[in-house]
Amino acid sequence: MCPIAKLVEAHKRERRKEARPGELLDAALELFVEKGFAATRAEEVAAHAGVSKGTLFLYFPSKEELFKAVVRENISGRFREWNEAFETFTGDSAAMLHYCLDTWWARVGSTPASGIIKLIISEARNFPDLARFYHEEVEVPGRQLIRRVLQRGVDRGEFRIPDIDHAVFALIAPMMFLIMMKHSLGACSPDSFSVDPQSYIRAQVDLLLSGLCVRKDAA
Amino acid sequence: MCPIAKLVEAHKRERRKEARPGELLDAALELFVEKGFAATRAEEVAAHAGVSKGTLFLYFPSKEELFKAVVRENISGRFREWNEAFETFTGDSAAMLHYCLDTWWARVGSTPASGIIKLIISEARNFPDLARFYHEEVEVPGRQLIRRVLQRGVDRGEFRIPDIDHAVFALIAPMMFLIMMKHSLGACSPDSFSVDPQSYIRAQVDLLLSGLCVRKDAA
Amino acid sequence: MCPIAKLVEAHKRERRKEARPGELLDAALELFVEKGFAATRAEEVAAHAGVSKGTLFLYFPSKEELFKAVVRENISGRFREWNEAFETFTGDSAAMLHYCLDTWWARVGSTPASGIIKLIISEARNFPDLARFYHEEVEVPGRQLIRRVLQRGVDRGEFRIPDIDHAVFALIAPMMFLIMMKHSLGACSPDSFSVDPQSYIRAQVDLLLSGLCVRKDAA
Amino acid sequence: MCPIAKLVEAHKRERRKEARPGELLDAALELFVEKGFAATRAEEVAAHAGVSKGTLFLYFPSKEELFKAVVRENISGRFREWNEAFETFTGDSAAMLHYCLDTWWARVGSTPASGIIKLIISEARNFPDLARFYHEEVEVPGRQLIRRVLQRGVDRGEFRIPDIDHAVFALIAPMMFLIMMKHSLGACSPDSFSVDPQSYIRAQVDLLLSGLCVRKDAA
DNA sequence: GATGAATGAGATTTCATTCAT
DNA sequence: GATGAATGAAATCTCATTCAT
Repeated sequence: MCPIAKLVEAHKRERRKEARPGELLDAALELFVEKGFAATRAEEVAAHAGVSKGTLFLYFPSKEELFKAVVRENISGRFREWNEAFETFTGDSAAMLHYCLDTWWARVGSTPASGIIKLIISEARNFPDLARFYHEEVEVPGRQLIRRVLQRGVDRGEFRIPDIDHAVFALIAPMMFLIMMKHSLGACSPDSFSVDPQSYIRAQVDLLLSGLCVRKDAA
Repeated sequence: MCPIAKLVEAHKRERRKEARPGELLDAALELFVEKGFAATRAEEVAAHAGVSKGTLFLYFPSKEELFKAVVRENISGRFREWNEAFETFTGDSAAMLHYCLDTWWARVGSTPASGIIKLIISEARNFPDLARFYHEEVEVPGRQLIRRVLQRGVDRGEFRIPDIDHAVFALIAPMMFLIMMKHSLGACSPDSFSVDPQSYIRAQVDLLLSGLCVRKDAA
Repeated sequence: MCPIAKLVEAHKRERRKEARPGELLDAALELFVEKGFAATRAEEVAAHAGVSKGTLFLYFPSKEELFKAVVRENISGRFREWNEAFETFTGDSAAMLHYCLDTWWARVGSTPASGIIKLIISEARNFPDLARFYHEEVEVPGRQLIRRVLQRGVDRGEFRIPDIDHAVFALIAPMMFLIMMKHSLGACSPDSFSVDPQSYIRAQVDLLLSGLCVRKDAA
Repeated sequence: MCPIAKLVEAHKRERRKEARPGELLDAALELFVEKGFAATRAEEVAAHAGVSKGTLFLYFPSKEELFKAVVRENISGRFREWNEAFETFTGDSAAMLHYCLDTWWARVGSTPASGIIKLIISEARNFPDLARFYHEEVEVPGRQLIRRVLQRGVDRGEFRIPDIDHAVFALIAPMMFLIMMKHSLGACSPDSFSVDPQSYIRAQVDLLLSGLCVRKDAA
């Protein structure tokens, strides 16, 4: 083999080596979300990543550590970036809510990382430290961001909200429901949730903004 | 032991004997919800029910059958009764929504049976036939009931709803979220969800009824 | 089956249950001595005891705990009894030495428990806490007992010993050598050590008592 | 790099290269003695020798072959040389015994090669052919040498020995005991054997020469 | 020659399930 | 019917060995 070919080959191998943990984490996320931690066999994860059992344990010392790495890997601290977006947004607060949830869908909800939510829900009681980690890294900053948007609406005279905490939940709950449908029930009985996610998100926000009750001012 | 005492003992025993399967189902529900199906050991279930491992397999041919029985047992077809309530309800539709969800909380949400929802979410992909069963026995009639209430509101000129399907989800999602908090994340980090469930339900319905946006008619 | 037969059977089973740990410990001692801890498979131990793999782990939580139990079981604190024998012995000290080592052979050296010494020698560095345990429970009291016999001989004007510590080793070393031959080299090449143990012990003690050098007083 | 430096490097490298198998054997001896054959990982041996796992298998086709090489390497046929020393020794036989054992300590006992004895003891039953090899190459000629010294003493009227075979063991046993202490129990609990080896050897020989019993001729 | 990523046979350990009592 | 000792299939994890680089 000529020297250049050797270099290329070496490079390939190195690239594969560096890619391995990521490939394993992707495979593990998919299978853990699908079957749960306990019901997923380590060998299956390896096979999905195209390697042998032994290779998995070359990169992760145990199945449990693999699980923790999956969670850590897929919980990104993107909230700094989103908080910055909050500062610079200039439209009205209704548009801002739509923008927030659309962005969430584009960056999280529609990606495999969304599975992490179903995973955490399913395994929280078995991995309480991961649940706390998720709470601190995702729930707290996520709710804080929504709360700031709602508060902005109130401050600008656009929203009237008796209790902001409950309103935060009113926005989060439909997103969680969407994720559950995507990764759990909806994946089994397709007629259980046959809605386009983006229309769903838009509709949920609109409903919450306008309310169900007829408005005399709308007449 | 005197003959009467013996009779009493025998009677107790018989009552216990007949109660066995129920006790096993209760114990299984609790543990499956807490740890998931795969991570729950059959012996633990038996111990929780106060019987031996062998006894469990006397009543249920396998752990999987036990699981299915747990699901079937806790998915009650209460919808006939609730549909009858619908026919006789006389108040306005907002009150009716509140009534529906309050009743759901009293009869399902606040009972151990609520765990079945978290359980189904977690295990749906491993037990697709159970997911379908749940879909048919719970989701479909449940959504249908909510839809009838909403339609009644529209028909009576109380509600204005662009798309009733989405509105149904807007009512269900907060209830699902409540259950998830109760049985998963909230059970780990208590500050994750420290709201009184009944206030939460009331607030969610009110929010959805009135919407977030200020109403000129409120003046 | 008639009730009495039932009782007998039940009794048998119970006896077997109580006998299990002992049978497993015996099998484990034999195999650990023969092949070492690491090279002995847990399943082999179980098979030697006439049970299945699973049964072993019913009685010992891990292979390592089995090993520790083997050592503890076979290190008997018989030294109290032997110290009492020391108090009541009336013969001369040469006879007393013979008596001590003969007794040791009858009670330990010739029994399977002697294997524990080879086992400890082989595994000490992998199980330092067991080595310490052996040191405290066997070496220290064993040497102390020998030392008392030698000191008695000196006090009674029978022995002349420049350094008692070294003399203690001079008695212990041939016994250790005997054990090593029995359980290791001698078990492989039979012509490596084809001596009758009891003659060997007697000869070693006599040699040490009389010394090799010619004695003018013997003339 | 200048051409001379290159040459030096190349030379060093070559020396290293040729030294590899020896370094591996040294590392292997140390680790096998410390932890036993089965509990020593091939990678550890390689790491101790400063090479990679792959390199070990470049020089030795398997871990087992490495083990055999370790044993063969450390069982030197020094007995021809020692037998020659026997022919030329002119002092009395007591001095000759001291000389023999001192020499053994200097050439074997105090060197890493002494570990081979503990290793053979521990692994004999797993590698019977090695045990036989050790028996033929070390035990037989070693005992033969000791026997010749003792016989010389008897022939010269210096020693009176009822059974020379037993007397041979009486000299070997304390040396084996010393080695066991050095490599096993003494390495764990240091207070188990806190004697200077050379004093120990001298004392053991002296004890055996003079015996424990008081001698009237000493007056 | 040297490396170390990858492999997979084999070991330990768990646990659903059986069945003699 | 009830028990729990026993089983062995299946899972996790280790590590000697290979081989592409």
